[in-house]
Amino acid sequence: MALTHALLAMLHREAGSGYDLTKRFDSAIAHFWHASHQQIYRELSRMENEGWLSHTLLPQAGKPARKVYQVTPAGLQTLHDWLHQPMDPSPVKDTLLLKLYAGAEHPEVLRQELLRHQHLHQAKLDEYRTLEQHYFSDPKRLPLSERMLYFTLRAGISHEQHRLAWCAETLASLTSLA
Amino acid sequence: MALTHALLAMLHREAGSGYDLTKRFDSAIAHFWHASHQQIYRELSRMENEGWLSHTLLPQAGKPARKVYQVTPAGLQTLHDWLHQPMDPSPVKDTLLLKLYAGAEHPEVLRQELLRHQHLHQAKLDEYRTLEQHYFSDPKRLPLSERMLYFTLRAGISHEQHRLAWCAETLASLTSLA
DNA sequence: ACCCTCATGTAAACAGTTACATGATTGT
DNA sequence: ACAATCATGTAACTGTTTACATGAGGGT
Repeated sequence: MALTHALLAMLHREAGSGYDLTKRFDSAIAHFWHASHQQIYRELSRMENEGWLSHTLLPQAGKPARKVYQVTPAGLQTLHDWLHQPMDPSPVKDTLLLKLYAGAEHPEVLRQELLRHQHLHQAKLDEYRTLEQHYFSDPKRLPLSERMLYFTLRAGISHEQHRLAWCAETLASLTSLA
Repeated sequence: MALTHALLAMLHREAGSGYDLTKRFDSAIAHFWHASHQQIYRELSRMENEGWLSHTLLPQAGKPARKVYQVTPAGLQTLHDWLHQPMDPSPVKDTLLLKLYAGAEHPEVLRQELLRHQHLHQAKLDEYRTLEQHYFSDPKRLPLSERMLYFTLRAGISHEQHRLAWCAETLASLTSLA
């Protein structure tokens, strides 16, 4: 149930509404987690029922009221317990590799798909590098919570780099076959 | 629904029972996909209902009969269609990075967890390298279907390497803080 | 005696996606 | 006029995990 803990962590950093959290998933931590607004709203109600969150309604003119959630002491305890539990590396599920496995009889299709992915990974890498320069150009002077975010971005950069290299290597092998 | 296509691909390579497929998930393609036997049995029935698979019962002395599935022409068509559809890179979900994001207030806990993961990734890398030497020491002489498997293993190796390097980098930063 | 492998499955809970639904404000 | 952003949610479906369930044979 890691979505629970992602939400607890986000709200512990800063209280916010379902809408705010949706945007944070799509920006600050998009490189290692995703959740849709439907999932988020559902999970927030569930967590409030468990007693891990409470909310305050902030009315706004012309818009639905913002339902701002914050973590209760019980929620903080839950987050803390989770943090102390050792966990296995997240299992990999990779559709592109599955395609390679499935498509040995159609190497040209695979080559096209690898090329597409190569470009997508290059775009992601560029994006992450821009973020790095923009927000983390002097990491040693950042507070710890920001340093941690920087480490996750470094993981994203490293991931895209290795993927790019692997795409190139695989394309070279595939092409030399034809 | 990529489990469907994973099973089609596996059975297209070689017919087998639910039990066989469970083992293949845990060996040949463990580095890029996983499925439990419960999922597999349920999905196989569903796929047979759809007309993508058929089965033959092979009775055995003292054991339940082996229910050996094979792909029908309709199933092959489904696999083929899927292969030709371009797909986005699989989204990442990484609990370790989530922990970093969540645990800025407990760097010592994170350090321990990073160390554990470093060792786990080293073990995986060693395992993959052994496989590489054993089965793929002369990749150019392998049939295409085996070459494809080799490419997926290369991706696994690359993944473990980059993770190891990232763990080391992050541990170094974290340690220099304390 | 106890655990592992072989071999099959069901049931319940949990997680994630897709589609539906509303309504004001701001920008092109 | 049309689309995007702000802001909330429900419902149905699909996918995944965990627990339960059975039973023979082989190894320590």
